[in-house]
Amino acid sequence: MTSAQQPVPARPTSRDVARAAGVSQATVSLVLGGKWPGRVSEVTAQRVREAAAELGYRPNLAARSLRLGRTRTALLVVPALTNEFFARVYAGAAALAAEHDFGVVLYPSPDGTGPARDPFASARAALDGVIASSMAADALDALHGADLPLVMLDSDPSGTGPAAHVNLDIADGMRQVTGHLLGLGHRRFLHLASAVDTWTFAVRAEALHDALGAAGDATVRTVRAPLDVGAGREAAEQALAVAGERPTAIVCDDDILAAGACKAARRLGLRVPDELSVTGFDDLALATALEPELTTVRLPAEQVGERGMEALLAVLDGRPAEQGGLPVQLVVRGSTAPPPAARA
Amino acid sequence: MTSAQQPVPARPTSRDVARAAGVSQATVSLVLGGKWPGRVSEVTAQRVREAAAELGYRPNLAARSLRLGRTRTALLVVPALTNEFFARVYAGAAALAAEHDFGVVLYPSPDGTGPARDPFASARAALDGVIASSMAADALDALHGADLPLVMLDSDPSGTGPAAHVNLDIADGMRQVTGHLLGLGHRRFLHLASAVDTWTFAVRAEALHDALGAAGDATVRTVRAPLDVGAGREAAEQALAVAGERPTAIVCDDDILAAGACKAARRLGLRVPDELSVTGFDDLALATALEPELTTVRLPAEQVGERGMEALLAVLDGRPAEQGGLPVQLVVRGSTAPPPAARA
DNA sequence: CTGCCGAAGTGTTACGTATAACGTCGAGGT
DNA sequence: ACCTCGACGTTATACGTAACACTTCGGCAG
Repeated sequence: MTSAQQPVPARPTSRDVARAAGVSQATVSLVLGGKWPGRVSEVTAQRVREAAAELGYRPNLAARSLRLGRTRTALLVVPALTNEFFARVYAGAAALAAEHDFGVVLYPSPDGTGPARDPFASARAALDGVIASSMAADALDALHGADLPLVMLDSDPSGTGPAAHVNLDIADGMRQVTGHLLGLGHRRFLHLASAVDTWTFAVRAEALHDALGAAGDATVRTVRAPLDVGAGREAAEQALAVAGERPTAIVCDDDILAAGACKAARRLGLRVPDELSVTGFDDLALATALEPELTTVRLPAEQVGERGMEALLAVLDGRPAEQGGLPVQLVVRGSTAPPPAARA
Repeated sequence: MTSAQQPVPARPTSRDVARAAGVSQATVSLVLGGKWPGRVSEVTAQRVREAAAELGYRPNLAARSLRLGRTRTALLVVPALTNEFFARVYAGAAALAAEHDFGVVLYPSPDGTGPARDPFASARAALDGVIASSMAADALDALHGADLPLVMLDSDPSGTGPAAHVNLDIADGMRQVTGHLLGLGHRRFLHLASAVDTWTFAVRAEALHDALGAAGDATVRTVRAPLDVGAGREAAEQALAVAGERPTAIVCDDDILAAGACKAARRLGLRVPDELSVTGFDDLALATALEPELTTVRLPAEQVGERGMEALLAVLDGRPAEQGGLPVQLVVRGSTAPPPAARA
């Protein structure tokens, strides 16, 4: 069609659109940019838009980024996507980001194994900001060098480095769990805790001990395990096998550990919940897949992601980020019941 | 230190490095680019590298992309990351990508709910290629417009559109499952199938029917359900409740459905595996969290991601992509046993 | 008639990089 | 003495976009 024949149908540029619409490239930019309303007459704007649609014009993001120095891209740092909780956080963040024409790229923070990769290499462009959850120390350092806006998820809110925090009311969740179990009559507890030592797990432990301390006559023992069904089972099995007064309830830091606890109980011939109550945390799909279904604390994972992205967008706009923790809720299912003594 | 004081410590550019090293910007590019070995004397190269390290120079990806027209970024299209299988595929792809200085950005393909977003908007830069699994039809169309190298995961290999296919030997997996169950003595089967109608599930059904047909005296009924524990339970419960000869084994398209089948069995008072055998597919973490643990087919999810990325890199380099399916393996656990009749 | 103003576009520039094209200089062959 | 050639650098340019500064022009008050 055109006189100058191109062997490859290269992607049309804003200049091509301009030529087709009979205007200058600058005008195309003004129209398609969407800012500067009223800067171009409506009839011209229409012509430009039609030409753009006709050619299938798609702005070159690299060129735009280079020009603007901003990329509309955020980095989400998570320990592992195979953990459903973080997959849901990502989903929430990505969904809200898309609404604001933002992108989210992931940095699966090193789990100790494998080389710690460069967080920036993971992103394929410069970043506008970072949303980080349970960040590994080395990633923190690397990220600290470039002073990007940082939003922390579910981490110590007293830190002043991050521009904003999005927190869950973890302590309240744990209070609901202990309240539920104490109400059923339990007094001897086992805390199956996460082996990783981050803020969110420290809060669980503290809330648990505070609540049990207030009860006066309750006792608790703690064992730690990596967030893995097998490891959780092993730790729980060892703890339950020791002589002495056996706990009547196991409070777990996580549904995955709770699944391990249930397996441990079964191997020791203890029925859940009749002889042993088990509680989880997170309300993963796993919680309702198990039999009996887990009593656990529902965390609004998608909302965490959304709020994190919201906070980042606010910071980037110079607006104050919305404060306040997200509520969590105890979901009572079949894995908890009164202890044997109370039933007798 | 420097005479020209800058209010904001803007990121140093290659020109800044050049100035510091006393060479031209082009030389910096030559040295740091790594190509053109021997193009610059070693002593000069050293000086440049030191200056770059000193200033903390980090190339501007946007500028590079603009210049090269390539981004070293691939798009991974997956139905949902909350499905552990796809999270593992991503992990594998991202790990291999990182080794080759490539990035992976995700497009969670629309699940019907919510607006179908623009796959290209999801990526924040032009893409070099696409790796897609179980692609939604609309995403396929959008992606087809831009003729990017496309690698399909676990999909019909007879399609000629994609530049490469990475497939699992799903049929063999299903043959192993049926062989195992037939060997135990089962003859009446229920196939708890996925409600979504993609190639990978069609293969499961076909292999199952072929294998059972060869056995001669075996019967199978099929029910479909979305990939969700609750939906699986419901479908299985209804199927098991109908009058007539009850199946002795349920073959599920997926571990998640198998979890649902186990729940259905329990609600109907059927013990697994004594009165009902159940098999899954995928070998998710869920498989060993359940009690009894699931007999299932282990799929090398990470390898799928790796091979997909490998194939894409090959295609981009003009090399032929490695062919051949990935082997899968039956893992026999506690959810399968001889049928009641055979034990009597 | 003059001067000023707003509306509607256009010309131009810079963002940071990679590389093609072009010096420069000294060694070595004839 | 002249040309060639390789080694080592430099200059110049283009990638596609956004936006500043400028022009053009009709209208309108003084």
